[in-house]
Amino acid sequence: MNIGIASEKSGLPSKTIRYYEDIGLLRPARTDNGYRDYSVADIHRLRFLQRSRSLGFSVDECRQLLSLYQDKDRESADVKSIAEAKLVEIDRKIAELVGLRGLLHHLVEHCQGDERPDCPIIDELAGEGMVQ
Amino acid sequence: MNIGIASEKSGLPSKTIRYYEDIGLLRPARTDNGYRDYSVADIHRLRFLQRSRSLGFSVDECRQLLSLYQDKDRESADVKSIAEAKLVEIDRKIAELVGLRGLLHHLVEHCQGDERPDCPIIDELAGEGMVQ
DNA sequence: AATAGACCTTCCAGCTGCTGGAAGGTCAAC
DNA sequence: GTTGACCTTCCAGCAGCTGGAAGGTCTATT
Repeated sequence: MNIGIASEKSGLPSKTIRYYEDIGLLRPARTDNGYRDYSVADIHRLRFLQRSRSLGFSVDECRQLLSLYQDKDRESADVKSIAEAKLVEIDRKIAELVGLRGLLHHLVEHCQGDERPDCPIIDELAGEGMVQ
Repeated sequence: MNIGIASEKSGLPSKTIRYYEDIGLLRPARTDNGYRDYSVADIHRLRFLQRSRSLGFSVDECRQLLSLYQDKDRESADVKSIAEAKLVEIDRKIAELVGLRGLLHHLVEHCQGDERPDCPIIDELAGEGMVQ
């Protein structure tokens, strides 16, 4: 299978697929003319990568997950701990964004949003007592 | 004021301050020996940048906000619309992360996390019917 | 057989927002 | 005069791609 087909089947752009090869995530065969030749197993790996990336795993975490995926003797505890760490991280990010949202929302609420130059958003960004 | 003091007063690392100058966010004076020389107004600009960056504005948005900050004839509507766009973006990010969290949480819940190789997380990442 | 256009290859550069480090100049204190 | 803390510039690298140039290959049509 050429890279174009692999791209269609995996949902990853060709550029990304080549990049994943560059960084050693997979090693497709080559045909005589030098074209990459993807097997069905390769496509599975690519789809696996696509899914785990879209679930927010870093490329390095994907590398670990992929090797666990290919390891028939893996322990599910290994996979679970990676996923749990990711969960904690996602929770942290959500909390941070919610805090940010509250602040920004407060500012927006207090700004008239008209043609006058007074703006509590700018005042807040500038810090107390600062009018420049 | 030397860059070290400016760093202390603004809460930004010296490296970052120099970077902000590189990309044209501010232009401090120079003393005879070539050292950067920050005025009180420069410090205000730096603090302004520090706050708006930590509120999640991109550097380019900060550039706009900073020029509004320095423009005494600005209309608060201009500032408000930038902040509102950011709010929408933050909401979108939160929703995405919450969705992700739900998926991942579901997977973690269903994984035994023991020494056996069966792992619903891997199965899900691999896609339906895929055992390698 | 020639040619068009759709594919493939490699390589290099750039995006965001810094951060680290090397190599060297300057300044204040002892 | 020497130490050590500061400052300067420049170059490289992080993640995770993405775009583009320059060129090879394949397939279909003329």
